[in-house]
Amino acid sequence: MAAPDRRAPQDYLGALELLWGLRQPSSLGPKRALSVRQIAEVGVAIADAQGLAAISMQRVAAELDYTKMALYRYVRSKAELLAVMTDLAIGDPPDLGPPEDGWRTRLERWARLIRATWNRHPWLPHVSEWQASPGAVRPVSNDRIMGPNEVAWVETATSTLSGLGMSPQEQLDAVFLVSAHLRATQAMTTYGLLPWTLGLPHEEMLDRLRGGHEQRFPTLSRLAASTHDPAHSAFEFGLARILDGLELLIDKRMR
Amino acid sequence: MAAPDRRAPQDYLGALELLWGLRQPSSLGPKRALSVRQIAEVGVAIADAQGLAAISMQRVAAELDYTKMALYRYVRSKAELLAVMTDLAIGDPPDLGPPEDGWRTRLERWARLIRATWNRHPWLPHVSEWQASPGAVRPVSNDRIMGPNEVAWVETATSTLSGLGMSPQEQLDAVFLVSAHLRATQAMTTYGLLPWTLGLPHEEMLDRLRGGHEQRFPTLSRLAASTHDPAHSAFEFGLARILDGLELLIDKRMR
DNA sequence: ACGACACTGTGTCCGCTAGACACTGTGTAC
DNA sequence: GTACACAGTGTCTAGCGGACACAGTGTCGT
Repeated sequence: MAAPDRRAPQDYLGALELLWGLRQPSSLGPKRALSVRQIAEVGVAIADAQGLAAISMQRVAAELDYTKMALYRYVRSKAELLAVMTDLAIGDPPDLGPPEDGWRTRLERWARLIRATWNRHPWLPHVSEWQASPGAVRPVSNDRIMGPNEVAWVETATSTLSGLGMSPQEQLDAVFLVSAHLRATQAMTTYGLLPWTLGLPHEEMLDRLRGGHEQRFPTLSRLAASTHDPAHSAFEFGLARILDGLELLIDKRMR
Repeated sequence: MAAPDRRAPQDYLGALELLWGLRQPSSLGPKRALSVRQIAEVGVAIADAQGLAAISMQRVAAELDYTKMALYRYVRSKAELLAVMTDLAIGDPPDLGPPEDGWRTRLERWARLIRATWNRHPWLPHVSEWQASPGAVRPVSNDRIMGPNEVAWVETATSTLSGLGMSPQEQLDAVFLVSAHLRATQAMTTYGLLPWTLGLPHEEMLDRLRGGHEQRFPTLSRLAASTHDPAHSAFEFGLARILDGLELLIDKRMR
């Protein structure tokens, strides 16, 4: 079990062990100067300040005045470090208020609380994306391995939907639906950019393109002139539609 | 204009020029042996076969029997290459059938056609994610710069929603909503993994975790036993709810 | 015709990344 | 008190994106 060469068949098993506290530290040898927790905290601080791209083993180690390779005594790979950072940053699941408030209110609260958390740690929704790219054809995991905190958040969300005639599978699908929307609109909020424009930051470029493309893309061209806040709009619009759709289903099931 | 040191203020302007055909190739000097198109085609082939992680300037150049640096005569950065690859792989926008078929049918067709395209090029939805990570605090662009083909797809989608009492902004928000759901469920389809499990591929690990966590995560634990196809379920469930939500809005507006 | 010059593709280099491995020193268990 | 498991370090590799200098090539203006 603790045989060093008994490597996990997939990388993510390591992250699993770590996240769920299944890695037993030995009592032999010199005392450990650091802890996984401490390393992860530093990582979170760096990512908060400088973004996910600033996270490298070197950088994190330097912040702790240790060498890069020292971190590998605590964490088997960068992916593991990110997993722990993620669960740490997510933190404890929220209180959504009493069930009497109704599922819609509570689920919407959940959504806005996630949004708030992601505003504090804008890199959070991008962690899973990172994992997908450096890996091979099949990434380490599709979505990352979830730690206890993240699972607790999801559990909290699904609990708002129990007793409404939805199957557990449907409950999870619903939470996934909301969460995907949150993730998609988060980047817009963080960076304040249009999700889809003609891709035109420069007036000059805009004119040159618009000239030939107004008939080709009538709706989008008309839209380019609008002055709405796209991030706020997309988030609120989508959330309202999703909740409406869920309400329709629940009404049908409860009827 | 062509002064070499007049660098674009943001990197993405380069991609813009390239995608929209605003880069004028000079008539002087030796003939170009390659073309951006040709390079992008090779890139697409590699990404299709080996995933996005297999795309490196070195790899693409090797496939063409040229040196890595030669590609930089055609493309200013890897980000530009990916942008061109993306637009190439997306291809021409689809035919959604006559307007008489109704907005819901046509929009749903659009969604399934995107899904089909992404099944052919599973790396497509991950391109924007790639861009986010190696960049600085603020990525090259939130969503990537869109090429003509991608813009055309979006235009096609928004066109299904015109004349239904929705503002252009709302039309775009709606399309964004559908698209975000597609993107989120795509990875599940491609890799066939649960989006959210307890993160347990191994029975052994599952048991060890489940032991202590059944009361803590009742809904999810119950779910771990279910045998549904999570990818199909999440996609269909979410799409139905979104379209229901949109229908509700449209009904209200048209009443 | 011819030289100036803009351009293409190449080779070399840099700084960075994740991680493997061998090593020294340290602390505990027998 | 000694054997051994472990902690942290230094060195190394393979790979990445990309800057830059260079040699060869083709097209202009004269």
